[in-house]
Amino acid sequence: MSQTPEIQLSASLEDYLEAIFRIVQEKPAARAKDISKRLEVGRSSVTGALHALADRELINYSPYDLITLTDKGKAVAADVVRRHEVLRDFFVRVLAVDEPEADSAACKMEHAIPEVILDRFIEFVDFVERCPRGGTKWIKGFGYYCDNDKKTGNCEKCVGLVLEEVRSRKVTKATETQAMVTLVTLKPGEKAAIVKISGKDGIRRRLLDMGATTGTLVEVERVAPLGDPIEIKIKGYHLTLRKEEAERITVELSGEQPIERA
Amino acid sequence: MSQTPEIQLSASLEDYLEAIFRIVQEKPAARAKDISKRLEVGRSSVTGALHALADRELINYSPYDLITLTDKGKAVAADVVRRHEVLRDFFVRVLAVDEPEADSAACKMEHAIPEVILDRFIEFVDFVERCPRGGTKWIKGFGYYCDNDKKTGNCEKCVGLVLEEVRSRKVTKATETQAMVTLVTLKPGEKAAIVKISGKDGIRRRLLDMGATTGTLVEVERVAPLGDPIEIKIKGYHLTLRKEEAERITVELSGEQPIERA
DNA sequence: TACCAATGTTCGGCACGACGAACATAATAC
DNA sequence: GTATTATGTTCGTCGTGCCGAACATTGGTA
Repeated sequence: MSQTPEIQLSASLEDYLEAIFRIVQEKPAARAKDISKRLEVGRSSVTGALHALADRELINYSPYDLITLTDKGKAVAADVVRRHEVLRDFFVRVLAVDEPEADSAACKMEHAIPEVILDRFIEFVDFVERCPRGGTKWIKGFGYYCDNDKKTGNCEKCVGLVLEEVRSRKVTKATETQAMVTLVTLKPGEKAAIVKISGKDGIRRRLLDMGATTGTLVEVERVAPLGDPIEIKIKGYHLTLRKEEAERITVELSGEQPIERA
Repeated sequence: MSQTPEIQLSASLEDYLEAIFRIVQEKPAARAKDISKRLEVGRSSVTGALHALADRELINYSPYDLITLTDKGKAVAADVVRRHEVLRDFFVRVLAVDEPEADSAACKMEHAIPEVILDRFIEFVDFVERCPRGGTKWIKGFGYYCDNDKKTGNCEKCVGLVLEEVRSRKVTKATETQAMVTLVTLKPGEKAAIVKISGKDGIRRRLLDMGATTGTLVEVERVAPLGDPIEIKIKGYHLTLRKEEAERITVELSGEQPIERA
């Protein structure tokens, strides 16, 4: 992971280091002028900071010389940048803040955020995008909520999305599905749409042969006590699958069906 | 909105002000010793800060005297505290961070967070709790995800929750079960959206000043034995209302509860 | 080559925020 | 009422980070 180097820098020095890091990514080497302009500080302040960073062996620097990062400096800078990006990412992707705003906020907060919280931010983005109840489409509902539904608090958009998803038995992108599971998860009586059948032959061959494609509905009819075998119905056919076979079939459960009351 | 007073304080002075605010909530008046202990700074540093705060007319202070907040000071302090609580709340309720950790993180970050982002944090908590695809139960899945599923990324717990809801057929449309009541009717833990605030000044003025409008979420936190006073949370603020005041606030019990199965 | 503009550095100064030591006041004990 | 202790204040100092002014270096150019 991001082994936070044991260096403890002031917020100000972190800013300088980050600035150098970013400049070096664009130009061959950083010059005091660039730093001064980027951070909007006087030239003399830059020199002072450079001394401080050089003392800590984070940059290669001697008067009038070009400025580059040492390995240690690169590591520390990368960590600062990482904090920045995690925050900006979270603001943009989860909180639906617009880019420039998110960036400037990240800039201010990156120096104050503890590692534990930072990790949670990362994990939360993961979670939202992986959770069957979340998904990228769901999180977009938040932007809509902020702009429109906040006053009523009804989250109309999401209700709409849910209904739409349930009604159109269509599976599109994996990230947009409601509940992606494998066939073994279903209980008798439940129906779901096929998303993917992994493997090359065997069960895949058989299903394709009988006309099953993405979106085809499968119904689980019976499951043996130990979950093996599983009897399913598909396209009018009754099939019995081994558990291992069922595991290779990913389906989307039309989970919110019950919401749809006429 | 939360009219951020035009005062621009340093992070350090905000800390002092917040400390005083909190001490005054517990004791009749603040003493330098308490502040010194709470913030872990020398006694002489406290005196310096007190002068700075007094210069800005945020506290009533003269040497050797007791320390109280001016009205202006109360407003600024409340804003700082509000930022703190919003952050802590978000960390605890959404990111599933434990209390002490969340509190210390909020302490560090409260000085750096821009208003725009803060609002989004508030709105996000609202959103999650109101959206038919979110809900308090769903967000609990995040804690589980962090502890268990992170490695596999499967979000097993949520798959389970979705299935359970689908099977119990308990999911209904969010807007179906709304009830118009006054604040006194709510029980601790319940949330509702403001419909109307009657009266002309007093509580109405206060609520409007802090940005409460139709649709703003109110949560009842605690109710004293005889129903008076009532502690509520609104827009990140914690407020204590007299019963008569609460009666003048009409709310609509929000519909996210139905998602939670009996 | 000699000069000039751009860039970099040094220096002194300022504001902030913290500290410890010494002094002042308040509170309590006797 | 005085002695003692707890608490509060003042003062000088330090470190950080910023600035502008003056000085130094560089690199291009006349």
